[in-house]
Amino acid sequence: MKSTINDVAARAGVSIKTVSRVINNEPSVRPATRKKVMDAVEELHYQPNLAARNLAGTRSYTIALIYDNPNAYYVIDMQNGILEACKARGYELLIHPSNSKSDTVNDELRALVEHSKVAGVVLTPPFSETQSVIDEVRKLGLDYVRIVSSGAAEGDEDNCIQVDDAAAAYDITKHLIEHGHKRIGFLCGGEEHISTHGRLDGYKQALQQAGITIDPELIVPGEYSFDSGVSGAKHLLEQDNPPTAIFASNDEMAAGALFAARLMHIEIPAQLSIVGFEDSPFSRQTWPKLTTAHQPNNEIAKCAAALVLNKARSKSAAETAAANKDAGIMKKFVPELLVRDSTGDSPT
Amino acid sequence: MKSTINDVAARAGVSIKTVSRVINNEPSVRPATRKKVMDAVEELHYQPNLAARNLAGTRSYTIALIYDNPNAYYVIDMQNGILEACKARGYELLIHPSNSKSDTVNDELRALVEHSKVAGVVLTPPFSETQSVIDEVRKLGLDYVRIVSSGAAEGDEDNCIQVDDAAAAYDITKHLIEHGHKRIGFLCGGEEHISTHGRLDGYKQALQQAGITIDPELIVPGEYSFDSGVSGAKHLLEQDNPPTAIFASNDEMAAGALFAARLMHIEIPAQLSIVGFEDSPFSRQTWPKLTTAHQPNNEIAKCAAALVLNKARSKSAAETAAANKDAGIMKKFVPELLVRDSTGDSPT
DNA sequence: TGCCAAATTGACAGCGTTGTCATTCGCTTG
DNA sequence: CAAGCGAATGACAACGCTGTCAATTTGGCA
Repeated sequence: MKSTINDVAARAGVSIKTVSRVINNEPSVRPATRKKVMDAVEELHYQPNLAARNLAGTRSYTIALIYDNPNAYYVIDMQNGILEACKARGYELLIHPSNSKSDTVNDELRALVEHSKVAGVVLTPPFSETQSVIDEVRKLGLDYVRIVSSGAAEGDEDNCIQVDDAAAAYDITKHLIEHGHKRIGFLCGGEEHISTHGRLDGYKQALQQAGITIDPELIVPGEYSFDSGVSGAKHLLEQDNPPTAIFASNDEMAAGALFAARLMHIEIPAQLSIVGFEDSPFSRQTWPKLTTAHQPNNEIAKCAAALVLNKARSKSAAETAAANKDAGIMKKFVPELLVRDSTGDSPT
Repeated sequence: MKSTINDVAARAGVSIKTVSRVINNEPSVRPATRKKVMDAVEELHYQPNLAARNLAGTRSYTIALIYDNPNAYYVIDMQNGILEACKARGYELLIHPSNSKSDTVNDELRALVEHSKVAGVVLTPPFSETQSVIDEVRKLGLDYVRIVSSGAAEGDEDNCIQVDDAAAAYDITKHLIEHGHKRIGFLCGGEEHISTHGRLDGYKQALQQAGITIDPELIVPGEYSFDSGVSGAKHLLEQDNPPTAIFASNDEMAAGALFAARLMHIEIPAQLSIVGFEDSPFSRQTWPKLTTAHQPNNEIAKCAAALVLNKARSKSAAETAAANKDAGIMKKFVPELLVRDSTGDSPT
């Protein structure tokens, strides 16, 4: 039923090693021979067996995605993007949700290498921004790509896909300012996420540039969750001099803010503007639909995966660089402002 | 660095075959020997190499999850549940999103077997309810579990985890009836999903039992999406004699209904009650929070995975049955009514 | 004590690939 | 036309494990 490399070799009238050379795109195979083999592969619907490859070869054909993110949409987008890249090159993806609080990732990483012989990993926040994890990955000799907020790329740009949160947050804030808002509240995401700092920076920068004094009262700590959005917004709106707009660090928090406003009988966007960040599907399913910044997670993931795969299959850094150039892999993304219905002119 | 079965054998002073026996829990190993080996395993942190196992053995150590569901929360819940079961037994999970419209699943299934030597699959709707897919899986000799709406289990109960949509829908409808609602609209999910039929049946049954005539005008076709919920609800609410409650086939549709109501300045739940189904996280993030039926997807997935794994590792059906009994695997789930804020007394 | 069946253990051959290294081929060159 | 050299090809071991079957040990019983 299922054909092996032997079948192909027999059919093509060559040795199995030559077949191996062809399917791995190695040099030193005469074009005529290559064609013979490829024909045989075609006819037999031959597909190399992954287990055998992993076992025999020095390199492996599986990569892992490491994440700890309550946002299902984010995770799914990542998975699908990576899966696309993997499929195109015959790789397999192991998904690995982990717990960033529990400090077991490093052990899990090691197990992943020894047990499943993973070749590379895609790291998402917060792991991608945790030094001990990065160190471990390097120690294990894994190829890796970190999806990070721009600030966290430091001297490791080659291994990073950056999301420029500050630039996007700047745009968002500017959008609010242009609508006459002067008192703009900011709902922070979790401290441990670099992204929330980047977003805050962009917010501050836009205010400063517009000559608006930054009021610390308007910046409230929190985490990337609906509930945090509810309480943070309440906190802001109960102040003596409440803001006319709220910048929530992600869509979930923005949904929370919307909820709080609703509770307090505040009309959106007539009395209060609210913006989110990320363009989660549900930012389109709230009332009113959320103004937000579109973060192309699927695209980001695809690039990240392409990057690891290029590394995994190349021997030298130069070779990797060349492959990357060819593939047109983007390494920096700026989420784009998406104006919907939750923002409008300042009431004052 | 990484230890192999040889290292363990050397350390324990036995042959590798004996080590193999121990780690596979095979009989015919003297307790003393077993202990020696287990100690060595412990000391060396030995973990069998998956690629080698897959290559050498007749059975494999990976299963796949096949799905095509736009609901990220559903998918993530499934993945996590299965992953848990897999981890506990040293299995690996391959996720396989596919396209139910394109008819390529069967080929993909075959590739999964030949290429990655998958031992079993967990099928979710709509694949779990598509005969051609089930046939292919059987033909390939795969162990499988289908997660299905009760109606679709027919003579294949042993391979099914059932969700009793009808029973849950009955409960939901009854809840509405008890609040005095007599005209209850029903927003159907996609025709191709058995679940939507089950839910509709439960709805009808509850009405009949309460002596309420079923009005076909109140049953509107649609699909499991937000937009469908919006348009379906609009359609209902624009009728001359609009319903006082709407039963949406899932939470997303319910959110859409909420949105439509908002558009038409209808107060929820004062003027209109709305219920969803599934208890997606976002059913808690709408205003008002949705009354729905809690579907324990994570639990369902765990049971499904446990079921395939038991099959995969057992030789005989009897053995499988025994293993299942031990594990206390539940095979039928009834989503439970969860009353929140979107339902109330009928205004009339 | 001796014998035998059953229980326990081990030797060895794969599984389907890749890596290493030796061999052969096809040309160029003198 | 033969030598010589790099390119193309192949033989074979190895990867870490399981399956098969043979060898050894154990314990019960006469």
